[in-house]
Amino acid sequence: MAGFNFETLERENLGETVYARVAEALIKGRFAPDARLTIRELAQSLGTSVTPVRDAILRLIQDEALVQKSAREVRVPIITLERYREIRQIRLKLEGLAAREAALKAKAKDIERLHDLIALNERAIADKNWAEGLELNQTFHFALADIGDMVVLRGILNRLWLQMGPLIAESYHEGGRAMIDNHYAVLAAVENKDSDAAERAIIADITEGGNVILERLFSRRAAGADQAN
Amino acid sequence: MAGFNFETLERENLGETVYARVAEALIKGRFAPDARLTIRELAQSLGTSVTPVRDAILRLIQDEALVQKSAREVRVPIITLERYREIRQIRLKLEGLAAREAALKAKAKDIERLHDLIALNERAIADKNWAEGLELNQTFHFALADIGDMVVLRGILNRLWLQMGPLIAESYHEGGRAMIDNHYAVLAAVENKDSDAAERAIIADITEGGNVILERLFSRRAAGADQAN
DNA sequence: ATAAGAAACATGATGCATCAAACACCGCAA
DNA sequence: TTGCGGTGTTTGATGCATCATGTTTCTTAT
Repeated sequence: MAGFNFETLERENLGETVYARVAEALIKGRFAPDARLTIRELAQSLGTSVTPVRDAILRLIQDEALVQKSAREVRVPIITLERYREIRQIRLKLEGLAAREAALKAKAKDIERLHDLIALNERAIADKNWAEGLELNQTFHFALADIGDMVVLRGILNRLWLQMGPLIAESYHEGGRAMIDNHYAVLAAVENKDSDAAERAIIADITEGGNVILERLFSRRAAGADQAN
Repeated sequence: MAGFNFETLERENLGETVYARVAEALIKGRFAPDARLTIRELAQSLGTSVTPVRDAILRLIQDEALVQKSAREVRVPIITLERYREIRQIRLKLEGLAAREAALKAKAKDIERLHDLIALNERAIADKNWAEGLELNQTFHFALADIGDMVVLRGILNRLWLQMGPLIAESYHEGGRAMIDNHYAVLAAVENKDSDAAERAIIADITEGGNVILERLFSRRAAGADQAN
């Protein structure tokens, strides 16, 4: 075979590295919502000049994982209740689609991978290792898009997760078993090549897990109803 | 009311300007697929330094509206048949959702706007003004997300359109009435606040319009089956 | 066809101009 | 005297241009 088509060939840039590190920090919830980021400060803490940081910030703003409050103010966005609701609606459609495709296309090794991810996640939860659990949960959701061979969908999901990152990170441990219980149903459906069941299961997973986050957003709104503009 | 919350406050940058111009060129199909772009050349033709162009290109790569073939090679992507199929699947779900919401939330002025868009598009087609028709068609699809008040979905749609731009541009005029006929059904459904009908209509629109593009992709594949790598 | 040299390009660093927000200072009124 | 509002200055951060460097790619000659 002449040429293998790499979907995203990762180039080794400083800008790429900075992007990856900041993105990871966002997903892991290591930046508080509304925290202000300055290019110079980040550059100093990473030991580079401003240029690669500038590149990374620009890309994250494009992802809507960061927002420009004003000309010289970049902040971690505060996700509103309405925005989270919309993201959840979108996820239900997209991940439902991914789950359907995954159920149709899954090979034996794919099923094994899903199985392993659940097992690892189960262990992380038992150990109260929330950071690990958070990451495994994300990997599981992405895996469906991977198995379904949907690269565009995978990209969209990546961005959505980047936006939800800070929010999910602070709620994940409250979810308890609701964050993983439905994964078993997803796995079973994929194993049976049952598209309908797979979609139903992933929808249940997103819905139930999301309720924890919605409650948090409700209480936040109730608490700071009209103090902030 | 204290503060009005602008969703996207547009800052007046050179980088922003360059982004907008290149993005428009992509959507209008003014760059051929596989065309190579160099930062320096663009900078010269726009009369700026490389910095703003660099910023714009970086953002467009993030959108997957441009691709990095190798370290120093940025090209307009060639959309494969599989990729277009996936994008269409995604659009069916997302725009279906947008149409449902639009049907629920549309005000009188929104319906009037849709009506006007169709009328203008009808005229553009009659005049064989394909560029105008192309833009109005896009505006109509975006309008449903706007009316449905789905800002996240709107952003995703924007990016998808940016990716499909070159492809749609070269096929639009082949679509003939198929590109607009279903818009009437969408309008009627929104007017009747009938979510189900609105979703069905937009799905029909995307599907039928997409068939023209799929045919083109099929013939392209058949023609250049194994000449390119 | 291959290899070596030359041209070209992107990346990353740095410097400068600009611009906005914070802050302190000052005057004025209660 | 104290509190408040307005004004001018200062600080700090970004946008853009330019420069240096290393790599890639095109060209040309064998």
